[in-house]
Amino acid sequence: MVTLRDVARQAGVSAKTVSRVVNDDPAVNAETRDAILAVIRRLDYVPDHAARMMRAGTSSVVGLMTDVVATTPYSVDIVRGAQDSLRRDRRTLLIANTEGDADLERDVWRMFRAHKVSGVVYATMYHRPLDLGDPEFGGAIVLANCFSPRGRFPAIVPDDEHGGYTQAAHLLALGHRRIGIVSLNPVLRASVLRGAGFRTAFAEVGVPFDPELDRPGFVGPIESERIVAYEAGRDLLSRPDRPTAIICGNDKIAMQIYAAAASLGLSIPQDLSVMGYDDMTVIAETLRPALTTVGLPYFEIGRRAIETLSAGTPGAKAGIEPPVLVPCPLVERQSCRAIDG
Amino acid sequence: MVTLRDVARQAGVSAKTVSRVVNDDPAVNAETRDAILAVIRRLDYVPDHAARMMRAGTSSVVGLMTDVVATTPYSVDIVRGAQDSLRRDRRTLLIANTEGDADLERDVWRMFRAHKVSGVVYATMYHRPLDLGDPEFGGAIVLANCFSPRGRFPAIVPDDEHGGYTQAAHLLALGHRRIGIVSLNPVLRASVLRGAGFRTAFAEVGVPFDPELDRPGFVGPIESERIVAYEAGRDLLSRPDRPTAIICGNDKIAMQIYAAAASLGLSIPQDLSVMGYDDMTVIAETLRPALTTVGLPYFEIGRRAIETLSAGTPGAKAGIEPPVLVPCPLVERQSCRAIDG
DNA sequence: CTGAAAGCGCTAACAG
DNA sequence: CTGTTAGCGCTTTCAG
Repeated sequence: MVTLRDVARQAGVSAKTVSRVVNDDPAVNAETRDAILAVIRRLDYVPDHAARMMRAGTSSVVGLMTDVVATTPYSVDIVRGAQDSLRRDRRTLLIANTEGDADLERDVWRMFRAHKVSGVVYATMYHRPLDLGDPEFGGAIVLANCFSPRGRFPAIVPDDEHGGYTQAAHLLALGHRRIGIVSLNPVLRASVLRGAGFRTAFAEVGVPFDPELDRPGFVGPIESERIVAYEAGRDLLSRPDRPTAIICGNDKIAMQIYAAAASLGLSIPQDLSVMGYDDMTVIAETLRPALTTVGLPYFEIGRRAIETLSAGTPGAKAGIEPPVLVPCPLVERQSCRAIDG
Repeated sequence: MVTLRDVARQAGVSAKTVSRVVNDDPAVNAETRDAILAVIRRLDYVPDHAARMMRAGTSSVVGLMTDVVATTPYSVDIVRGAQDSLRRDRRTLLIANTEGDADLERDVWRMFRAHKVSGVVYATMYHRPLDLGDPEFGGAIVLANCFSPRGRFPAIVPDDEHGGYTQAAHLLALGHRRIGIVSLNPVLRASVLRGAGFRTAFAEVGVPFDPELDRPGFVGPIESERIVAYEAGRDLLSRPDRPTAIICGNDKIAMQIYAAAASLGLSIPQDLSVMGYDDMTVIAETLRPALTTVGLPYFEIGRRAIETLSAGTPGAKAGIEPPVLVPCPLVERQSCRAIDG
């Protein structure tokens, strides 16, 4: 293994000077620097992270803890976003998955401590409140896709309320006035937030919100919820005054609405406009016509989490701090059309 | 920060003895051990990873390099599988995403070296050949979901050929004899492998393989391929001698076959059985009826990759080593039915 | 601008 | 079974 001293010897300088070059310390003569850089390249010297970390007392590694990943596959984009942001200053990600297990989680905190990670991002796969308790951890902590009840930690979450507003406003702008809703499981935070968004959009145009047209697409406890969007869709679409558009709580619901419409001989977007949520591309781009939907900005959430960490005040904050809301962008495809006056 | 010496002082022993306890060295008196353990717990001592690593010359961290993750969201299960296996001996995962960029990849190897990771898993998001070149890396390397041309590195890949066989054999066993195929992009390795599997299954039952019934579901270069499964499906299903079952190259194709069938007034599984591939649950469980499919064993691939690493011979192997094939399990849902005589 | 010495927290090697 | 000594590769003083 090539060490700092090897480089120093070859370059005919002291170890400290090489150290200065490696750390971009400006107080080094340009020629000396170039010579040393040449030796470093020639020997393919890579600074030992362990030794560095030992002296520095902190490492260039950031910890990422996730709960359960499998159910909402695209949420891993949080990880990609975090990496993207980290890469710029050559930091790296140590990741651990707790699968929701509290014992495991305690171990992970300990492990992060052992590695002296400079900060930790805790990412959940659903947008939800999270009580972290009091992790024995000195560095900064940022929550991604979740938030602590009393705002003890900085948090980055999707702006579900505005996302709901976006869904409704787009349809309203296209001239739709009878709009059905097949929503997420009502126990989800996203569900109530988006509901508020719908109402705002409806109110702005003076369209009354008709509870008759608002159905849950999922029922049951969240871990074992059942999708009933197909039935809800058929129900809505069988009414004499059937809606001309349906807002869906996610793209899976939209998928079943497509099936419900097909079963009734209705075609999209001619007879019915459909608006999804999540922008799960495997669904949205495969559906025919391709689904217009609102994206969940996971990548951006990951990126912002790291930035917040870097900017960050260490430890828990005393004051209440509202979560940072990241907008959910409209992704237009072919499932919504304007209706004539 | 609590150090080994703090514990030693409190327990009234030498640092080395504490070190022994921490490392499960049996050569310590039981009472001494218990006393030390108590102090460790009381002080919440966590061994410093950096210092350990420095002495040991290697760390308990394993590197995971991935190419592009976004397109096939479930492939992240490789990561979960790896973590699951690592957790048992309290090792951890340092992950880096190269986005297919060669410069970035070189940096990542360097970074892994700096961290003295004990081994590296290189995971790709499609099953494909991979030429690693000659990474400057001393530890063991295992390929997951990819394989090196001349078998230079141990590799763990899905058994696509057997998966294809499984798809066909299941339908054949249900009595189907006219079976359509809407396959993956023909340039994909998985595509040719599965084709071989179909043929074997057909041959076993004495059913001739009809090329007329075999259509690609995707066309164009792989980075910008277009899905044409809907058209292929309508085509197949409009024939006077239409197939009673269709084997799909993946669940997205199956999704479009459902739509094609619906557009022709055909219902699944009464008029048509459909068999998917991938077991993307967001699709397979949302389709009505739920899709019978063959799963891609990503989790298992990740797990096996770590195990191979742990068992592993370091560095590149001289001899040719065929990839380990992980079976793709049949996941039965409601889209296939037995046909009468 | 450059160098020498000291030491981070831990463990291998070698006593006792 | 337990302790002492030395040193891993680097960076932080503090002097030149």
